[in-house]
Amino acid sequence: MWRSLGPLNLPQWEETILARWRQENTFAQVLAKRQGGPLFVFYEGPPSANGKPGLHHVFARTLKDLVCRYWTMKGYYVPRRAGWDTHGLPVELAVEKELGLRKNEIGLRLSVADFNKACKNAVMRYKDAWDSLTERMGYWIDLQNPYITFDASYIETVWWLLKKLYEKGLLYKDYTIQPYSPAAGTALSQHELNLPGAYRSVKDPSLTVQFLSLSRAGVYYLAWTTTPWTLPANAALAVHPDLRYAEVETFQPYTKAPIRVILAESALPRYFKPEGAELPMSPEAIDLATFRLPYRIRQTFPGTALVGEKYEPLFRYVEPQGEAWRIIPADFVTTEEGTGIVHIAPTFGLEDLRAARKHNIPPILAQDAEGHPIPLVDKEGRFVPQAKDFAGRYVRNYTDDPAYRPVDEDIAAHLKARGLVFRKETYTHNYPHCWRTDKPILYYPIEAWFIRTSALRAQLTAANREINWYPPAIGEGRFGNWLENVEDWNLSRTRFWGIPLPIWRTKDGSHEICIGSFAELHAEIEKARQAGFMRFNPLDSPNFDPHRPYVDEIVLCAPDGQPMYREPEVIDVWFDSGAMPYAQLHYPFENQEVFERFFPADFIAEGLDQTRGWFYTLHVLAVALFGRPAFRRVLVNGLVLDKEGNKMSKRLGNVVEPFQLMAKYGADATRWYLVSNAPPWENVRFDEQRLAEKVRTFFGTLHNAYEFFALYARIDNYAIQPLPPLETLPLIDQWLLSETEKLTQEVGEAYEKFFPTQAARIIEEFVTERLSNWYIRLNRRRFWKGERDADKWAAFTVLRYALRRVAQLMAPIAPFYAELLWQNLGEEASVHASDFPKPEPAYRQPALESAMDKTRRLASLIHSLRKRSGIRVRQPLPQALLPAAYKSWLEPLAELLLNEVNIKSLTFLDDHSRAIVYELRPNYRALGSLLGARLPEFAAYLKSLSQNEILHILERQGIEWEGQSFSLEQLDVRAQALPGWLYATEGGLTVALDTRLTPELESEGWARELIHHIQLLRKSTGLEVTDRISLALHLPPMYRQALEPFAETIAQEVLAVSLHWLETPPDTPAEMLLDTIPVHIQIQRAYEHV
RNA sequence: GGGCCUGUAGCUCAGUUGGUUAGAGCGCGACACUGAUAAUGUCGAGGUCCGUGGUUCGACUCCACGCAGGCCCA
Repeated sequence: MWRSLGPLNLPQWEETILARWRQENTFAQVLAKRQGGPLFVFYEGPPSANGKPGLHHVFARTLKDLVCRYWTMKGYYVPRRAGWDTHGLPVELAVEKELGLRKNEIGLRLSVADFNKACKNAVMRYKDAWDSLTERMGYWIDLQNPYITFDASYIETVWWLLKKLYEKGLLYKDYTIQPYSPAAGTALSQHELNLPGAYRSVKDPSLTVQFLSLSRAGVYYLAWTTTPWTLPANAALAVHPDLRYAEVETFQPYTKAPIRVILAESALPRYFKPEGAELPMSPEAIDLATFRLPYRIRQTFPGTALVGEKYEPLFRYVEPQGEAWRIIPADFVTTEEGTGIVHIAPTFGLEDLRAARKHNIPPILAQDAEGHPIPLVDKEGRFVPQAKDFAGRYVRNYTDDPAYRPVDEDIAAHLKARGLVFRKETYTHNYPHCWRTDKPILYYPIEAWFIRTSALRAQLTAANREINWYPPAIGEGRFGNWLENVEDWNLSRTRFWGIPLPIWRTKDGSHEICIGSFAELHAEIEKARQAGFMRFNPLDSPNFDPHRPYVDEIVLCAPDGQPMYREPEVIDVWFDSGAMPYAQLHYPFENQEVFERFFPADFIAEGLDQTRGWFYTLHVLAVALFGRPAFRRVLVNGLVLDKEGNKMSKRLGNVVEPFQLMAKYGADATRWYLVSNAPPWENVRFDEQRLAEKVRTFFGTLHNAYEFFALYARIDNYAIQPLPPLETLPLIDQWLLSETEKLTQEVGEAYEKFFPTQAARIIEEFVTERLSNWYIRLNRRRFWKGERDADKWAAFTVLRYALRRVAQLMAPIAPFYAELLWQNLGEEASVHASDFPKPEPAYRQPALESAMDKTRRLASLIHSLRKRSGIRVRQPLPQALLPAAYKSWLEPLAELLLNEVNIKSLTFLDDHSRAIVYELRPNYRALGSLLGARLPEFAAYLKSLSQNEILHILERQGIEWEGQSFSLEQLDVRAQALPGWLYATEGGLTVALDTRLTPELESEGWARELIHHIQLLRKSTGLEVTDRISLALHLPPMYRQALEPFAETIAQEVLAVSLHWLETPPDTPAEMLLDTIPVHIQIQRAYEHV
């Protein structure tokens, strides 16, 4: 019992506790204990195990763990099941790199089956590292039975979900503009565009071209483009409705013909030098070298005036299926570059496509040999035959043709010849390139499957209001705004390692089927067998793998007898993780009742970067399919940055290795640091020094407190006792109990509102300030004094009570040390199985708390006065003087204060003693609304009052001013000073010190000084603290006389069984007491104390 | 370019519906204690509360416009 653990060594102790938890299966036991309790549903966002876990994972997992531990202690049943995210591009790219493959070689050099096999092996590569991180950091979650997104049962549920969406008309096929590499023949992901080096500075011709208005005779709209090759696909022009536009009379710079043009007013200076307005309106005034043109502004008008106007296209290679070549409004139009009129080519720009769809502008499409609509540029990057002037020309040099001539130049020349180029320049900008072929990418229409999330905006937003976000700003701001502007979700990925789209189509697109279960697929295959498309049914095999390429081999039969082939794409991995609430249970094929109870989640927690990731996909699927949110509360955590505020990355080499950290400082220290440093949603700047500091200041102090307790509990063989009745305890004990309950109350509230940072901080404050620095320090004597009386047992009992409580309160954040402390304080079971303590209101004494608080501040003030006066603490002083008003709260604690600051008595000064100067100020808070602008006047009046007047006011408990009366509550009364004494004031507290020393006081000071020296000697002689000594002293007669009355005290303090005053000084050199008094001290061990 | 977040002492952070003396810890400097001692305590120095305007009797706090950093999206 009460064994010493030695100096703080968290890593070692944690290993011991882990071993115990493992051996006793503590996690399972704790869960089992709560099984009958109310359910608290937690969803684990599945990580991907194809990379090593980092410190940011420790952060996120600490938050998850502590919330789950807290609710468990609160009596809830909180099952926690791990999961793995297994599909997706990062896995594929890693495998490609490893095998030295390119995407377009998959299926050729290596079969899709082998490639996917490699992916499946790769994805769990670091599972062991993840598992050991999880265990080592104390994250309690069921790792034995995780859900895995590549499992067939998981995929079957995803198919079921997709079919549901399909049936609701929320799943559709369309094209969208995506980055595309003609040389590689493949679309590129956003990720590939973000690869370093993808964006390169390139020079392109930039053209300002003229579109002849059909609504205003003889007027041209000026539009600017850096991709002239997209001009044949122009379908509309966009203006900003709120910008002002100007119609300008000027000359065609190249043909010199007088023309009128329209452009944004704020773009004018870019095209017209100011002096042009003064030049004569004649062609001679044109200076092409400096682009100087004479011009006159004819009229200005808002962009809205232009909307709907029509114009003559530059090229008319094909006839659009609808009303193209109109002016539409668009918010993205700016005048920072160009003319404020934007050329819209819906087939070659995503923003263009969106704007065009919004205003029913048809894309400019040709037809291929089979009559299918195609853009004017084919998949190799060449103009189609219909674009007669440029047919077959590559829009960029995709074939490394040394004789390649940029088609942009020819288009420019062509238009220039027709008098439609207003200006031609060279433009340098960053443009993305394909990382495989080094060629510029094309933004190109690609067919894809979408979820019609835009149709769900209202429901998504409404459901979001039911979610409690921590912090709320993310739910309202970042997430809310995202939902309000949500675009349709592009589900398709033209990849291999993912959940295959369960949609089969005929070649002509006339029939399609979306499969929602393996049974359904089995039945469809049976039909196909009858039609002769399939020879056997792969679903007859129990090991059917619903991945590519096996599903690709399945051909189904349309009602009209046509074969149907699977749409070749796999789905976005984010869908996988968003499907987790259903798929982890293989719902609805199994576990229907379980699902009802486990949906929605009470709590999830992930990083801020999941706003558009997991948080979003969970939400979309739940709202689309079940009409309600998938989670009730979400705690968002920020990033873990290095101490300079940079993101941790392998490239910068500033990644912190969590295993090393935990081995060096311990998981608890790491967890505590991450939680207490800043609120979870702020970014953490990780600084190892601060972590080390946290170990010292918090864990070190707490552990010292335990060791202190254990040391004396061991010596005295303390046996656990219930708390004695409150009224029998000394005030300091009552105070600690009151503070303990207050702490319990506040920590509980902090956990309750998902604010663990606050919980950690107030626990720290309690442990270091109240428990260690005040309670233990002031009560040390009670623990080591000789008598084993009730007072001593009370001290042990109260201290143990507080420590035990701290163990419980800190358990969610620092599960290891809490466990250690708990069990060393004599508890058998795990602290995590204990019930989270409820605050005991009967122990609360707010008046005592506040009195003690002020007493501590007074002690501080007195120390500072001593400091100023140069009188050391060992020298007793006669009295401290305080305002009489303090008497009521201070008197009960006077003894504590006097001991702490070594003062003999407190004197309370009556208001009329004239020892105190009062100052009156307005209570601004109370009077602000009442007096308003006259407040400063009133303040000045109060300042002008004499002490007599103030005393009078205090006596009358009020004041009259300008016909209004004010009570003392409306004033701020401050005892400002105690003139004539050494005084100090701070935070409304005032104290003065009487530093007049009497001979008796001085002697006592010497006595204490002497004790101090003897103690030093004991220590340097190597005596045990319990050894008794015989003591011999020699001092000059005058001092000896002064000290003789304290002989007993001295002997007692230094554990001397005898004190002998030497008449003559020994030969040894004298020590100097207070630098002036020569003293000889001889000590000898008398006997060993037992 | 857009949305959101952050900016307070050398560092990490508090600062409660706006209230007149802006706080803590660490670090730094000085001192004390020596029966928690590889501990502990006390004191001190240290601030243009990112900037500029505005609202108000009064702004770290509210508003506007900027600046810097971060995240996400273009």
